[in-house]
Parts: sequence; C-alpha cells; structure tokens
Amino acid sequence: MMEGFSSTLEVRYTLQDTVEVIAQLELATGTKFVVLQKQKFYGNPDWIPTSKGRIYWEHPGPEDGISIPIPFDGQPFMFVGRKVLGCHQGVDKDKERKARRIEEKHKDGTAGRIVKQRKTRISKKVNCPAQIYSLQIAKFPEYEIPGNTARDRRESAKRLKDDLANNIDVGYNIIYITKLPLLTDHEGHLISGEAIRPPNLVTDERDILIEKCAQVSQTISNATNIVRDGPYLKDLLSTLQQVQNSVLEHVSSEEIAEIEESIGKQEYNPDMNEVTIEIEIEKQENTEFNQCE
DNA sequence: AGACTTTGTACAGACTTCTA
DNA sequence: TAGAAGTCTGTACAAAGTCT
Repeated sequence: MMEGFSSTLEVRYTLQDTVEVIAQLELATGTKFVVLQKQKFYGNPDWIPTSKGRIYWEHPGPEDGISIPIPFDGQPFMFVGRKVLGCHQGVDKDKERKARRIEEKHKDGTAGRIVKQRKTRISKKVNCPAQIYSLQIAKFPEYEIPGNTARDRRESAKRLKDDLANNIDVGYNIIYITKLPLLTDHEGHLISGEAIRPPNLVTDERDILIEKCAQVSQTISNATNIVRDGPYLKDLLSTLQQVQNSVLEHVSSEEIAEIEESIGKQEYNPDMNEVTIEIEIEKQENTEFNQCE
C-alpha cells in the first residue's frame, strides 16, 4: 500500500505482480474485469525514456475522476502508460453500435429479402461502475531533489532532459500503481455468491418495518427470560438460529463484520450494567405477557 | 445433431477533447 | 502545446439462436 493514499491503492514493481493483484481481487470477489482501455506502452518492456517525454514531480489527479494522484516525493517521473479495466457487468460501451447494427439490418430487410425477427439475447451488462485503474510510471532516483522549490525542480529536470538527449544511460525504476475498487463499488450483480438485493424500500416504509421487527425481537427476548421449559427453550434456540441466519443472508459480509465488531465492543462496554437493569425492570413489567401465554 | 447466422463481448489503436 | 483522459472504430471470437 502507498502511504497517504486510499487503502485501495496497490504499488508493484513488475507487470506480473500487478496482474497477480488483479487476479487475486477477481478470485476473492468472484468478479471479472475486462480491459476498457490500454495504452501502447503499458506493460511494454520496449519503452525507453526520451528527452521529449514530460517530466512530472507530482500529479494531483481530478477530484471526482478515477485517476490516481501521485504526491511529490522528490523524485521526478514520467508516465509510461495506463490501463483501465471495468467490471465485466459494467457499462455497455457498444450499446450504440449494437443499435446501429440492428438498424442496418432493418434497412437490408426492407431492401429485398425478408428478415425474420430473432429473439434478442439479454446483455450481461448492468452498468456496474466498479473499475480498476492502473498507471505505469518511471521514476528517476538519480535526479531526486532535496527540497521542493521551483528552482530545484527546474535544474534537476533540465539535467535529466539533457542526459536523455545526450543518450547518457539514465537509471529509472518502473512502478505500477493500481487503484482497486471496493466491494461496495459493485452494483446490480452478484459478488461472491451475494444475493442481488431488490430495490430499496421507501425509507418511511422500511423504518416502520424495522421498528416492528425490533418490537417482535424485544418481546421474544423479554418473554424468553421467564420461560422455564427446558426442551421448549432448546427448540426455540434452534428456530431463532434459523431466523438469524436468514437475516444475515440479507446482509453483506462487511456489514456482518461490523455487527460482530459491535457485539465484541459491547462485551467491554462499561454501560452494560444499565442495559441489564433495564431488562430486569422490563421483566417485572412483562408479567402481563406471561399471563397471556 | 450439426452447420450456419446473428448477437454480444473483448481488445487495440487511432482520433478527439480537455486541461494545465 | 503536450499529454492525460475520453470516444470511436475495426476486427476477432465465442456463444446462442435458427435452419435443415
């Protein structure tokens, strides 16, 4: 990982390692990425720096874009190439092309022979926005500057360009910086067996249902405290575990981790005594519920 | 069932637009 | 004006649909 960057940035020194990082991501998430764009020299060992290449000291990158910001670290660098991969269920970039092809087909049909309407296949593209952005840069450590002044930059860049122009052997390190998407960046399709979530309910309706679920859970919890029938409790536990599993099936692995973490925190919560007291009070208040049983 | 056709997808490179 | 980023287009291939 690169210091000062988002945790999704991976830095590697060979193409093979970079390919491996992407392969591991695909394996871990059950996703597949296809090349949206690849520049000529990305991963190309034939690339050599020339005096015509632009020298950078930093690269801010657009705020809302997917590009990778490269902070100043004293060493000048050049862009070698970039590669952008998109989730294979991402944007259908050939949509217009397909439409054109169908239109042309129609024209052909009216110009003589009868064209039978064929059942159209369903595209797997669901506009998933997840993308991998990989940059290949070449850093020149021999031209590192101690400070970050305009004068230092100018002098060092000039020295580097002169050396390149005079065919002096300039040492450089190839670096691949790859920005990986998070699981939450995927939309509208399966990830590692996760069920496709139906469209979210209107917030109000959802809130009401959550509230009702909470009430039922609370009632069960309160009533369970007073049940003395051992075999029944055993059956109840089994049923509740099934319900729990069913609920967790509708929650992502990250959310489960959050829940588990919060449960872990509660064990050390000094306020837990207050919760216990509340339950004790509720137990007394629920004698009415007990009588109804 | 196998051959043929159509459609969807993938890749690469050229071209265009935008920006510092 | 150079180079990053975005768009377009040609080509190839695989898979599904259709025909015989």
